[in-house]
Amino acid sequence: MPELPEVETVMRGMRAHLEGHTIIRAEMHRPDLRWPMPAGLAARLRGARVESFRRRAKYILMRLDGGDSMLLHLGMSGRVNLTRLDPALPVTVGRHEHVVIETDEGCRFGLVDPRRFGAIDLVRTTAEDAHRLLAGLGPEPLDRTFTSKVLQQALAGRRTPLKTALLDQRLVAGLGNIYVCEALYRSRLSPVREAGTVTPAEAGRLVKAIKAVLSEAIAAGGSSLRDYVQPDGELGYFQHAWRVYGREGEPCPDCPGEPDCNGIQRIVQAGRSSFFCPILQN
DNA sequence: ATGGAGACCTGGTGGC
DNA sequence: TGCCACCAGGTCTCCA
Repeated sequence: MPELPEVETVMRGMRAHLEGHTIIRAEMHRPDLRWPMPAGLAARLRGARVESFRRRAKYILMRLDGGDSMLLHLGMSGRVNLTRLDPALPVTVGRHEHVVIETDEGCRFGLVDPRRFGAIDLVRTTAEDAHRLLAGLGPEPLDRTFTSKVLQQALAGRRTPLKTALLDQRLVAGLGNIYVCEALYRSRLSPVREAGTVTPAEAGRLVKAIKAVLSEAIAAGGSSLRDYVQPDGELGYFQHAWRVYGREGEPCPDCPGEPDCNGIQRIVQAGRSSFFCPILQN
């Protein structure tokens, strides 16, 4: 479900309501998600104070006192349910709510993940980036260090389609299918372009488009965050106006009146749908 | 080393 | 209403 902006939004929501608080209850309703839950997870969480949060690519790191971090990935269908406990109401565990945490201040966190492609692990806070899931990740796209030069070097020599390359988390970390489609459209680059042929000028456009698309989506998620903590307040994908994603057959928004434009096309690359305008994107 | 296909899971949608 | 095929925001593992 979530790409970088959604994960950032979820992380901020968790930070706003869990940071500085002590976990008084922790329950696992399954022994595993994608992999088995780490041994002793519930016991480690119970009584722990939540010190801080961090996002790396699509991973959330919740730092606990005592030096451990809980690593969380939402997979394809992961959502977070943050609610305020009401003593007058019975607490029910939702379908697919695999992990539940409660704080001393009556905030209830539920991790919902029907497909269970998500993951949870424990890692020493001082060694977060050495975790096997984080160790190989490329640069953060919103980081100042992610420049056109960095991107072009990452793409250099790659014969794979540009779309596929941008989904490779080792080249740039956090992009998913939706925002890659959107960034390619904005930068007028074709998803079928051989990655290694991208010029410096094109890499510059692409970096700019990636940062813009992600920043706007985070801003939109941020605005949807206000007052989300209420019964059944779910954190996941927010409403967002995508220009090409999921719009096969619709008119290209930037080709009005162009006689050769047949609208947004959908193709499959590496098993994933790509949406683009063949007239505009080269 | 690189790139592609299959695998892991459940749920929603649309066609017949 | 029921059944079935197909689709979905990710990424790991295996194979050529």
